[in-house]
Amino acid sequence: MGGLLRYQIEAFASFSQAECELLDAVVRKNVTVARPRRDIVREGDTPRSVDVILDGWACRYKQLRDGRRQIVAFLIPGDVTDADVHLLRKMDHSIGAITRVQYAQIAPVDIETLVNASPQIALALRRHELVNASVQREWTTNVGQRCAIERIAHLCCELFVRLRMVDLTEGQTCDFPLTQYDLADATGLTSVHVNRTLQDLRRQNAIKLIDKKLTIPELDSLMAMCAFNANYLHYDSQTGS
Amino acid sequence: MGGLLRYQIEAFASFSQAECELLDAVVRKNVTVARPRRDIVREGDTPRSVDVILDGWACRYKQLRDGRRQIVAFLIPGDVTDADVHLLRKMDHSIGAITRVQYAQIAPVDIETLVNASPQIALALRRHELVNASVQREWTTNVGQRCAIERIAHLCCELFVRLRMVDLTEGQTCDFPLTQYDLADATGLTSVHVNRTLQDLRRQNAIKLIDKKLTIPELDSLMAMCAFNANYLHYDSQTGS
DNA sequence: CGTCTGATTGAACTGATTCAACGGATGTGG
DNA sequence: CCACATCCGTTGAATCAGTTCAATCAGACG
Repeated sequence: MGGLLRYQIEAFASFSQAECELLDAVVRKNVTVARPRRDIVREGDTPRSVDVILDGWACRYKQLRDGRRQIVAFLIPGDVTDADVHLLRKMDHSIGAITRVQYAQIAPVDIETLVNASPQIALALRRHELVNASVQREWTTNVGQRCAIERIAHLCCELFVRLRMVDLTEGQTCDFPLTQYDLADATGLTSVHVNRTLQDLRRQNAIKLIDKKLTIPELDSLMAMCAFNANYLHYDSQTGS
Repeated sequence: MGGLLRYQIEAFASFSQAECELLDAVVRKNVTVARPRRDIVREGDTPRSVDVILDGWACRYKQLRDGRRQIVAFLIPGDVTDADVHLLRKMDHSIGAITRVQYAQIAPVDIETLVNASPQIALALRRHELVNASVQREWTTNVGQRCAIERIAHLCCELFVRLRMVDLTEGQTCDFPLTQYDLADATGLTSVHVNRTLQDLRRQNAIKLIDKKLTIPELDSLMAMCAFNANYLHYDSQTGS
């Protein structure tokens, strides 16, 4: 934990001491807290800042008129909301806090400063966005092609692996503050069926999920169960230039 | 039709004569043709060029081990594959031709030249990518939340509207070279059910689909049927700076 | 012609939904 | 501190949207 945390984007380029400090300085400028289950940004809003999640979980979601909700991404510590959203006039989705969320609001101007000051930071931000796009494609595939148990297993694998990247796992365990409603909205299932599917996964000893903590006794076999292929997270584009 | 076509990205910033010519020059450098149903890029490949679709339809898709396939996006004339893919080591999905596809391969170096030479082109490319990301979120929502008839109606609306943006519609009609298998893979349904759902849409007079031509007699009512909200295509971020 | 791809149909089946109810935990206001 | 409401997880039973399997048909193509 350098300054406030290990940023997700550090995984996508190697930063010098000076770059880390620059990043920290910009992040520290304006740190905010959102209470659990509150919206951070709403669909239709004019984007004003780029947000970096420092602590807690949030999600991007889209809501249909009749109330149906699709969670299209989870944001965990270190995640950056699109570095250029302000190039579009209106948000096409909302961002909501799952837990209490501490996040930094960065003005577009400051992003520009960062990007101009450091090609490495610019590179890392671009890669982070490309990975976000890749993750979104995988999610489309997840809800489009996989059955219930595969969808949930896949989501567990993804979140565990992403949390591990930012050092937020302990052995085979990580935080997992999602309700079964959240899981339902993320996987395109009903909460009733999520409940039954989780029981199934537990019965198979594939996961433990107690008290908002997820444990995956054998990650490899959970991955095998849902044909999880980590390529889409693009680890291999790390730190090397 | 300026040079080879009206580029999709022209919708996202206004270009001077000089900028259009610059764009044309880079595009003309290396134009290739892919036969129908052939892959243009394969998952696992090292990205070597940015492609601009000049003519025909293509799709991005992901294939699972057991053969299940999810189409995650359709590419129509004017579309640009991610301008920075080369920042990642390996493609996480494939791009396949649906029809015969004419496309330009642009070397990363030439993209850099373009971007450096013209802030407007850079802006347009960034916006195009942000819109692609938005469309991907909408697709996740489409397969996650909507029923069969809504999914297909929504897809028809999206494609019609996007084609209209690049002047590829004639009145209420546009090309629609997709097979029912393609539609199935894009919507997460089986081709059998796509067939029945299309019949249903035709019976309701919501669409005509004959000979690879789609006609939407009343776009408004088709949009109403699936709660289509065009915001996610971000028209409003057009041409104005 | 035969072969192949894509569209169509029928009938049986099933994964997931819907509806409804219940219990435990947590929080809140009087 | 009790009474009440709310959120979240759980269960059962009936239902249904979409799948599966299998067969047929039309058009395109060498």
